[in-house]
Amino acid sequence: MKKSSVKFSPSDKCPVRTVLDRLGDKWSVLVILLLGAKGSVRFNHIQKEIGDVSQKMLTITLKSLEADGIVSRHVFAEVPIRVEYRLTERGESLLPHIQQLSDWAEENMRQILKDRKQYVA
Amino acid sequence: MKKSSVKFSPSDKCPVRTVLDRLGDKWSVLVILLLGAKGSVRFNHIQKEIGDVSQKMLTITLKSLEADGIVSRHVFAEVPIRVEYRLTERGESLLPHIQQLSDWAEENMRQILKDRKQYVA
DNA sequence: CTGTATCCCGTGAGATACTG
DNA sequence: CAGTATCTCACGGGATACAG
Repeated sequence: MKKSSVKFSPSDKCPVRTVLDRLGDKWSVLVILLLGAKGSVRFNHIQKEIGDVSQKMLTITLKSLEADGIVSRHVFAEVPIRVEYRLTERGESLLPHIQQLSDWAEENMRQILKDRKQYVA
Repeated sequence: MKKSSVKFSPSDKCPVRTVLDRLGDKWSVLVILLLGAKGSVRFNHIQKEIGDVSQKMLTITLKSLEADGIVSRHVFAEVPIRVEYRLTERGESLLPHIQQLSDWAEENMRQILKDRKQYVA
């Protein structure tokens, strides 16, 4: 079993970057966690739950995640229209890793914030 | 064992965001992976390995990570001066999660890029 | 309800030059 | 070698208004 290594060559498309650049935006991770927790959720509900994401950014975020095959979009031709989003299989396979990161964050946040304050450049 | 849940309340400092906002920048993750793989590395070497990070951004990245207690900085009063960086315990505890994400990325990148291309808005 | 279309601004980040 | 200091610019992302 080879050590999990990373290609750091300049223009070479480092896989970590390709994916993390997307996850690194302001909302993707939150959306994934939310869908992971709630299953199938409609647009409006996602926005309410996250609380401070604009319509524009939520649309963009969902489209990116959809383009990457991480969430799927389901339209119900009701009136008023209903659109629900859920994780794809790929999204589900990503979820646990995000969750672990989230858990780590939760455990360490308090101390990190403390350290951050005490740190003097 | 309670379900790993996330606080999505608006102004509430969501831990995921607090941490991921930092990790979400362009270079932090790569630095962590590099230090995780190589142990103690000097400034210049990090820059060479990553390949396309500017001095300015590498400095900022390292300082942020240091402020968060994820990497530590060691100065050797030689001439020319030598400065080495390594993961702290906290950094080490974060590393496996980043690595898993990285591995996931490596496994799924090819297909994601393909999907991304075929996706039509 | 679920988006799109603009306008606009702050900041992330590169290039370059300089210092201890 | 390991940074700092500016300058500059593009773009992420918010506010608002409009559309299907």
